Amino acid sequence: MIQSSESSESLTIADIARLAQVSVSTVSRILNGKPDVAEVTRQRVLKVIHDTGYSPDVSAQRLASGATVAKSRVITLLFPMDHAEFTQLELDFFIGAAASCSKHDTFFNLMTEPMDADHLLNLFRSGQTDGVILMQIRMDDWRPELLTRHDYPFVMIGRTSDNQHYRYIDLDFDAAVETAIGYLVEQGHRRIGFIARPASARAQQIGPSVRIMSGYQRALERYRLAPLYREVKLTVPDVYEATLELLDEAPELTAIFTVHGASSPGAIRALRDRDRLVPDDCSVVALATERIAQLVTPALTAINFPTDTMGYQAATMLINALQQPSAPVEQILLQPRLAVRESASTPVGAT
Amino acid sequence: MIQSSESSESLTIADIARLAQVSVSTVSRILNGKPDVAEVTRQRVLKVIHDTGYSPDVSAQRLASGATVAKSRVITLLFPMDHAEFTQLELDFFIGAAASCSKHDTFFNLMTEPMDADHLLNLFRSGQTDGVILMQIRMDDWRPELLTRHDYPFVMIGRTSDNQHYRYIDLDFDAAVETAIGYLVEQGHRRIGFIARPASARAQQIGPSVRIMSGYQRALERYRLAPLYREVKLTVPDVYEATLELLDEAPELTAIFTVHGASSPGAIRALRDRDRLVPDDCSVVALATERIAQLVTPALTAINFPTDTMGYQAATMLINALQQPSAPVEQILLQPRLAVRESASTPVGAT
DNA sequence: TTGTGTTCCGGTAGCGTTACCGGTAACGCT
DNA sequence: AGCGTTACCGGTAACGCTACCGGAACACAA
Repeated sequence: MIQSSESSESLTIADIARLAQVSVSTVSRILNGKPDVAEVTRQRVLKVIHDTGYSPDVSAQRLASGATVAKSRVITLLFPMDHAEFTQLELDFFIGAAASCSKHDTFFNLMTEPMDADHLLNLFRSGQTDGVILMQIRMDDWRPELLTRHDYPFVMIGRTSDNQHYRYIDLDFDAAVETAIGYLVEQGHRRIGFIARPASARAQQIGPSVRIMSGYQRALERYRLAPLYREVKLTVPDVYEATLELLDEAPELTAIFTVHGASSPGAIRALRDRDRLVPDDCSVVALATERIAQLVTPALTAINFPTDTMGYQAATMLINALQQPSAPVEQILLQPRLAVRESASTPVGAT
Repeated sequence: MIQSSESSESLTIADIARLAQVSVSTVSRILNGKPDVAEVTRQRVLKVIHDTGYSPDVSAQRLASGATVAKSRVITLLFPMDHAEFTQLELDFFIGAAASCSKHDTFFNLMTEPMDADHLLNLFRSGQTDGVILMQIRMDDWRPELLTRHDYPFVMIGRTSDNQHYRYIDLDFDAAVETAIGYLVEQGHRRIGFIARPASARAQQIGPSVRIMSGYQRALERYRLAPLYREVKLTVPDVYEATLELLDEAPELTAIFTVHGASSPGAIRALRDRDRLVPDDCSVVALATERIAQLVTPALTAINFPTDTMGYQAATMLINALQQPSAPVEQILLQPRLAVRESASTPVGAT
């Protein structure tokens, strides 16, 4: 690129046309990869474009092309940060989604403000975004229905209770809980403490919160275990307290399953303060990203929560849907996968 | 808002004008908060806007208003993810920046693809962004100069070696290292292992890598310590290895300072495998975000790396700069602050 | 009366692009 | 020669909005 470093003033398609001795139409055709243009002309124009460092104005493009066929797309990830205590977990979703967008030549937008229906619709109506990724999905979430009615593209990370027609990617939380507890039972544990997400979240019908508890119910029945759990805010101090409570309620417990890796140090510290070493005197299994699982000492035996992959796939699904709106609705429900690390073992005195 | 739920077809300013019995100009004036419009008219039009759920097309706005005075701004955070091993650290920058944008009614964009000069300029030329936040700044970074020459607004998280005229926010890494080592010396440690960022990063003149080593040099001189360090990739296994090497080289060491909280479990595990408990037999001090410091067991005594705040402030600086381009150039160099937690103590046998 | 503001509002020319229509030249075929 | 057909290209009306100009209506003073 020849730096005509003073020419900072913005070029238009007309300038290029003039310099290349062709019409604007021709330049536009070339820009959009239309046929109907001689190879020699194309080359000449492309050279001018390259030499001048011209780059078409996206606003004008979007306006002229009816904002639907635009070349450069933008998708928005909606992550309401209202209920404060969010964690690294979410962050990895962002990274994954951003990576997919970069790869697919799409702008990636992140909005953290909670949104009402008007705001959400305005996002589309004003042409600010071509599609959204919804997070924090509730069982009875109103957003998918609204967006569908207006024919605005979206995908969910999570799913509603009735999700026949929506694109989504989600982890099978019911199964995850069953798998984790099943693993502990298999190791010989019979008295297992369970630390779940706050009851308030469940009351609000947040998908994972609801499904985690239903999975727990199923696990209890299947393995004929007595319930022993706490629903708490997933912070280190809260989990610490909850663990102490569980130990008081059932001093004989030999294992703990917590649904949140990043607050599991709370459990581990509580156990340590009660003179129980992990994993020798008490096993700990979590639901956690690999990153977090590695970070905790001892490294967590955990159901893998592949957040970055999920973010990547969600964005990819959305981008595909934008390109071929008629494409079939993809739905991905990830099955849980347990990674054995250091924090769990067979209970003392087991066969 | 009255849901005329079928009217999904996009409204224009002309529709509003017609419905409100005024001219397009008047609607535009109201939309942009210009004076020169009677209160009663304003109310009437606003009611129509509200009832119909109209929302102006940003593309058209940007196009018409010369893309400079646009109402809704968009800023882009450039974080090249090329050199793979990035960590939670960066993520918190994103969150902070996104939060600031949400608060300031600005679109927050995240791009993870590395960029050459052309791409960077096109971002502005095509009207896709109004300003950028640069990360991964090198001592001799070419980007600030380029953007300045073209008069495109930006701020850096980090700083170059010569940064007189650029907006930036950065942590004083030299001072951070001196502070950490000073603290350990104060506690009575004399033989201190140091784990720094990879030599390759320093060779590439990445700011923090360079400054961290210069800070280390200064600390050695000031406290008359013998050098004892490793420059390694900041992953748990690499840090583990590095720690073992340090222990081999200087079995008498009583403390380790590592510049990266998220890989510090590597050090802690290496010490444990050599039968040294933290902090009793060996102290560990790190440079880490609060979040990470809390996550590691034992909780890390660490120089605080306030990444989310830095991201927030960077975005805020940029937004301000967009609003008042003439405003003085802000430069923020954060001084290190040590937070004492559990991972460091006085060495055995100290006075 | 005329002049001088003020306050409010409408008309319209762009902004940079694309979509569409139509035109010209060259070529091939009957 | 005459008539399609194809390959290429130019002209221009949108797209939805803002900026600017100018005009109507009214008030008030000289």
